[in-house]
Parts: sequence; C-alpha cells; structure tokens
Amino acid sequence: MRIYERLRSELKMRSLRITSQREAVLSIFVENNGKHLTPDEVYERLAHRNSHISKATIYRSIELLEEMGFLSKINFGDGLERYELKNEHGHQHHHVVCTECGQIYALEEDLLDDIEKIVEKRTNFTITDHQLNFYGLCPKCRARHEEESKESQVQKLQK
Amino acid sequence: MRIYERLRSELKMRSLRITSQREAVLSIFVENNGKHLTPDEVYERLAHRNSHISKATIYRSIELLEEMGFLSKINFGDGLERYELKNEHGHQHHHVVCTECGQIYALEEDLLDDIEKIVEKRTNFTITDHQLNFYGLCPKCRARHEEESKESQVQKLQK
DNA sequence: CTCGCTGCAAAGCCTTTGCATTCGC
DNA sequence: GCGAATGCAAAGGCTTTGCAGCGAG
Repeated sequence: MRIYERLRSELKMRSLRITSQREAVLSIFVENNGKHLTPDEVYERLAHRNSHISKATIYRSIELLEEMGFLSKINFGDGLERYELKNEHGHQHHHVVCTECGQIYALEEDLLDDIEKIVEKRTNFTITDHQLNFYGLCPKCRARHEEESKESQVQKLQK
Repeated sequence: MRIYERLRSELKMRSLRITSQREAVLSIFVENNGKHLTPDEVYERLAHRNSHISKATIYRSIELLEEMGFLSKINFGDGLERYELKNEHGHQHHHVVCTECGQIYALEEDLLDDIEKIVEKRTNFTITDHQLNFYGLCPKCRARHEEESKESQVQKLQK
C-alpha cells in the first residue's frame, strides 16, 4: 500500500518514530475513505478491531497526520472536529449538510479553482486551501416537513 | 433603530419577554458589525460598558438571536463558535483566514448564488445557506516567512 | 542506550444545565 | 401573580497536558 510507505518515509525524514499506533490511525481513515470521522469515532473503530489506543495518542496522531498532509480537518458547525483522508491529487471537494438529520453528502468536484485565484488578487493573501459547506434539507427531511404542514392544515380545517 | 424594533416584534410574536439582556447582546453585534465575535468576546465587551450579564444568558441570547435570524454562526476551524450580525438583505459573504496569525478578511460579495442552484439540482437537497472560507497566508506573514527563509539560506552559505 | 512515544489521569476550555430568584407582562 | 428569564455554580463534553514507563532506532 503506497500510502503507508509515504507515511514511513515522511516520518523518517522528520526523524520521528514509526509506531504501530500511527499506522493504525491512518489505516482507519484509509478504510473509511470519504467519511468524516471525529477522533472519538476513530477510537471506537480501533477498539472494535481490538486495537486499544488511548485517546491522547489518537489526538496526537491525527494532528501529526494532518500536519503531514494525509488528513484534512472539516467543520460542520456541530462543535466537533472531523477529519477525512486527503485526496492524493489535492483535489478538493465540498459538503452538503442536512440541518435536520445531520446527513452529509459529498460533492466530488471542486467548483472553486478559479475563484481561489480571484480571491488572491483581491486580498493579496496566498491562498492554500478552502472549505465550502452547503446547509439545507435533505429529501427525506423535506418530505417529512411537507407531510407535517399538510397535517396541521387538516387539523385547522377540522376545527 | 430599526433592528431593535424588529427584535421586539419578533419576541412578542413568539410570546417571549423583551429583556434588557437580549437587547444588550444584540447591541454588541450592532456596534461590531462585520466582526466575528465569540460568546466570550461578547461577555467582555458588555463588561467594559458595565453591563454584567452572565455567560449563561449570553449563550442563551445568542442562540435565540441566531434562531430568529439576527445572527449567523461562523466557524474558522479554531474550535471556537463565532457569530456575526446577519446582513439585512440576506446577502452572503465569505471569509479569508490567515493560518498563521488568525487575521480574518471579509469578502463582501457572494460568489456562489449560481452554484447553490447547481448543488440543489445535483443533490436534491433544498439549500438554505452556505459557508465558504479560504485559508492561506496574509501579506505580513508571507513577508515574514520569506525573510526567514532568506536568513536560513545565508546561514547555510556561511557554514 | 537514548530520546521520542504512549497511556493514564488530571487539568483545561468552552458550553450547557438545574434550580432558586428575579422580573416582564 | 404567573411563568419566563436570569444568575450562579455545578456538571458535561471534548481536547490538551504532565509525567512515568515503554519501545524504536
């Protein structure tokens, strides 16, 4: 697996130790590619495969993996830090979050490459990354809402 | 001031009480229009003007003001919840965050109105909101980085 | 053998909650 | 006066830290 070799050589380059814990944390993200995991979810998934790694180590490993470019942090406004495996090509994608049930849908393409350049010109920043989230109602929750408002209309008419 | 009247009528409509605390919290956001305040910053600014309102009430008021559409929550990935006064016209804007010093720059225009419609078609969600942050280096921090890398080159040459 | 890494428990933050008291209406 | 809102302090989550012991190189 290419990614574990990358991890090892990255660690050597920085004179850091190659440990089973660091590989195990990365492996959870590899197995859950495309998912947005909280540190606690990583902990749970490791526990299920009988790898009991302490929370402290999980936080430290995730931080390191983010710094080395394997993970990116995402934020859905629910107060939890989430991370996902970074795409090899640095290709960005966006998220659509249902404000009702929390379901998250990923949009695979990057709609913003050109916009980044516009922003650089306008602000004189050097832009390295961006995060775009859309919030709204997923089809199921929208259907439920419509159902409920019909019912309340019926109740009013019955009175 | 139009906005306080809006607050009062909103509160009446919901049979909630008009309290000095709720008006004071809103007033902080009005005075700091365009800034992105944490609950703690709101607390401090109120304290400076001798309005000692408990943190609990600040959290509760902010939550209510957000629900009533006066504030929007923003997230810069630093683990803190921030809020800003919502633009009257529902006009969105975006943020550019310096990953080094935390400086935040606001982009006044909404670059994404059309994209929201594309996303709705593609996902079948009903999109109600979005948040877009750019991350990078501000001019000052970039200059400092360049300075530092020049110095380290000089050091290498001197060896 | 050395120094970085881990695990544990404690500490730190920010945020929420329970409850007695206060205060709109 | 009634019920909602506030303030206080305590409790709750998530995350970070200090430190002794372990383990990679």
